[in-house]
Amino acid sequence: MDTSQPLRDTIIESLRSGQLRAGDRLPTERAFCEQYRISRTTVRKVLQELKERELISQTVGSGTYVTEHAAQKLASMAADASASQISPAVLMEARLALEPAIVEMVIGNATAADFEQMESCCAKAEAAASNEEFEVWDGLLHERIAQAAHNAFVANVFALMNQARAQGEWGMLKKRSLTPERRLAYQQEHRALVQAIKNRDPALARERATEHLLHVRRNLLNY
Amino acid sequence: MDTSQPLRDTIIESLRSGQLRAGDRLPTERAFCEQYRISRTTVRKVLQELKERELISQTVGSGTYVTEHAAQKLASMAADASASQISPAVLMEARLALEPAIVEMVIGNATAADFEQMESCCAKAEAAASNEEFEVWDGLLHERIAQAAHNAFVANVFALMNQARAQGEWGMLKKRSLTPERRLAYQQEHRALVQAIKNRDPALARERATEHLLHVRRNLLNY
DNA sequence: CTAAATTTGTCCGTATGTATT
DNA sequence: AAATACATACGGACAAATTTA
Repeated sequence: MDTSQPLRDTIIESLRSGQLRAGDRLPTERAFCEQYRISRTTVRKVLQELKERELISQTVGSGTYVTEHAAQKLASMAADASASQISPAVLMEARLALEPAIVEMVIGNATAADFEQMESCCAKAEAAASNEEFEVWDGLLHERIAQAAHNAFVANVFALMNQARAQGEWGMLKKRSLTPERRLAYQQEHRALVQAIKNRDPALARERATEHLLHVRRNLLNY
Repeated sequence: MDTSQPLRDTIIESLRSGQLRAGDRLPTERAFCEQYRISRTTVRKVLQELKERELISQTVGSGTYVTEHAAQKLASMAADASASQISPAVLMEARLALEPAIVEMVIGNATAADFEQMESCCAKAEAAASNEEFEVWDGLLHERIAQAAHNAFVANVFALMNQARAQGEWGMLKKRSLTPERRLAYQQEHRALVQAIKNRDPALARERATEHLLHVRRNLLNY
């Protein structure tokens, strides 16, 4: 059995209920040992975990304290837990809102090298022998476009999208919805989008990105 | 002194030089104890670290093994170390691109309860006695707006923004740039933005969000 | 200002449980 | 079935930093 669980649970619960607030000092490690009848090794294991989660901090000679942003961290924990499960419908709604904005940003920041990579992705997607291979280059094209924004934050947002896409029903949905006709249409839409970006035409690029995503959503979710 | 350092260094160096390759089995914990004249607790502490970094894996009854992607993980360590820092300029550029899009999405999804919370944030920000307090409600208002999109992915994006904002020069920059006149202007811009969202006027809401962010950026970065 | 007490940081040796070989 | 090897836990000791008397 895990003898560390009671201590861990009690501390977390105290933080959640507000019995322990930012700046408060926790009992000493040895006090926890006696109170919970566990070894100091076990106590320190628990405190180590909480310290890594930035819920507490420890100072030699002084004691163990609740960090200033403990409540916030704890709140964002719950959010993160439910975060990785994002439905295709929710993700597509967000992509429809955000990607056209990213495309407009790309127009301001993209270089010739970026365009080359985009067109290379288009070409390789068109030459793909299988649907699996096509999807690889499809995904890579969208990634190249996002990277062409040359903005670290946008790159993080795109990584989030990939994460949501990788873990879930998305793969199955996409596989089932990709017919030869649709693939051909996607290829044309990709080319048209890249061309609009290359021409530095914000309005047209936005429109083509939106239309492509609407098309993908319609095929994926039937609306 | 840290008696765990020699063992840690030796293993890392062996991984880096290729003496230890993917799938290779490491000596047993007790063998390390004897070889380095350290306790098993210390050995386990080192192996625990490497396990968390996904460089090795351990199996009960079998042994300790080098993971398949150990070399790759080790290589990307150095890169990641300098990666996660996003400058205020980069963050503001991304916010300018993404937040107006989010605002437009909010118009389609926000409820009466959302509007109440937004206006409550505005009121509390206006009533704030100190700049610190004002910033709390300022941040909370932007959070409420993002939450009103009622989209889990957008919520994640906003959490990313908070993370980038919390860790860095942002706090100092903001504190230094917030004068009484500017604070008053922000309050009016907030009210105007919320009103536009409430009126479900996409174009106006976008414009006001953009103007507010441009204003913040100008004050923050002087351009 | 000094010295003692307190508290975390690190390390050690041992014992028992559990899964694999 | 026995040996091997990791998983978990305990209690003790000393060092280092801080607080207190």
